[in-house]
Amino acid sequence: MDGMGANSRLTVAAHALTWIGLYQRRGHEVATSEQIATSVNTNPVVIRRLLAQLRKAGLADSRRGAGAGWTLSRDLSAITLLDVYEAVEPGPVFALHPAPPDRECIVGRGIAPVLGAAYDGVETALRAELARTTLGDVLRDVLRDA
Amino acid sequence: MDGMGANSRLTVAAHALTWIGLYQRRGHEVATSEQIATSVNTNPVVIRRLLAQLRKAGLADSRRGAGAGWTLSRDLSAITLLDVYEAVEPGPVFALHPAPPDRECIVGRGIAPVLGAAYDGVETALRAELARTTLGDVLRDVLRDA
DNA sequence: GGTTGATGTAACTGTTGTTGTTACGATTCG
DNA sequence: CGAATCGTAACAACAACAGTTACATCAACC
Repeated sequence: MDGMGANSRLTVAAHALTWIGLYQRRGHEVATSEQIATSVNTNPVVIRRLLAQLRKAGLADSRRGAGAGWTLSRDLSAITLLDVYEAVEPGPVFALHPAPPDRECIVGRGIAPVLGAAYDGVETALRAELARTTLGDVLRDVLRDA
Repeated sequence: MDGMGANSRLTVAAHALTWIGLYQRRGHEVATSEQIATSVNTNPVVIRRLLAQLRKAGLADSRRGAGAGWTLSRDLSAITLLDVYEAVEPGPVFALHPAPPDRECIVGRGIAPVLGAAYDGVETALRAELARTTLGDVLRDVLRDA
């Protein structure tokens, strides 16, 4: 299994959408969670859980019943890594104090808003960088380096 | 007694160093982990563990024995949030696949380096943003808003 | 040289998040 | 109706984190 500390949900979600995009480009109607799971090397339920979040964000759609599966809601070139990040990541990168600091102390009283402002700037920069890459770019680079 | 997903280690470490800086500016020699823990509202061992990492990074020093405690290795204005981040955060923000993807598949074979390059750009942007704020800035803003 | 007060660190607990897995109901095409 | 797939709950295994207790170690000071 695993053992790292960072989140791989953005990676798996981007991989799944990119796979669907290539599959559709090759003329197929829908992609199943099992096909995607084979490419990602994980369990189909993991894929379905992630794609459910992406559907909620308006990036993917699903059909049920026989001949069911997943489709993209938009072209790969209209989906940025920021879109995927926002759909899939629960919270901000940095958190403030686990327990409220001492309000009798100047630092304890005042540092949370100051650090929070700095963290806001970091999140803004991170989002701007993620917005620079579309899944169309990702697929193009994958095919170029193949 | 918590409940969030993100890391608060950067917050606690920055708080501790800022507290030491103000305490020294007021004429005291050393700060104890118990004093700092009171301001942060946590256990002294948590502070000692974090300060040990900061000492390893050359940001703080400690004395043992009677009259022991912690001092800054540099002025607050010479310590950026990036310095603290690097001292205290273990890994990158985003991880690649938990298990190696399918090498029979074009996407599975090629997407990891492409996403990795995008993640490198994100880390670079994140670091640049953290480097823009020093703990001197933090203390100045805390005192200004007091 | 012993007392004292703080660091250094190991060990353990409770909680949370993540990934993977099984199971099964719901849905829809043919 | 039957088959295939989604939708989702439930659970296990694992790691990370915060907090806590405990105790050895060290150095200043009387």
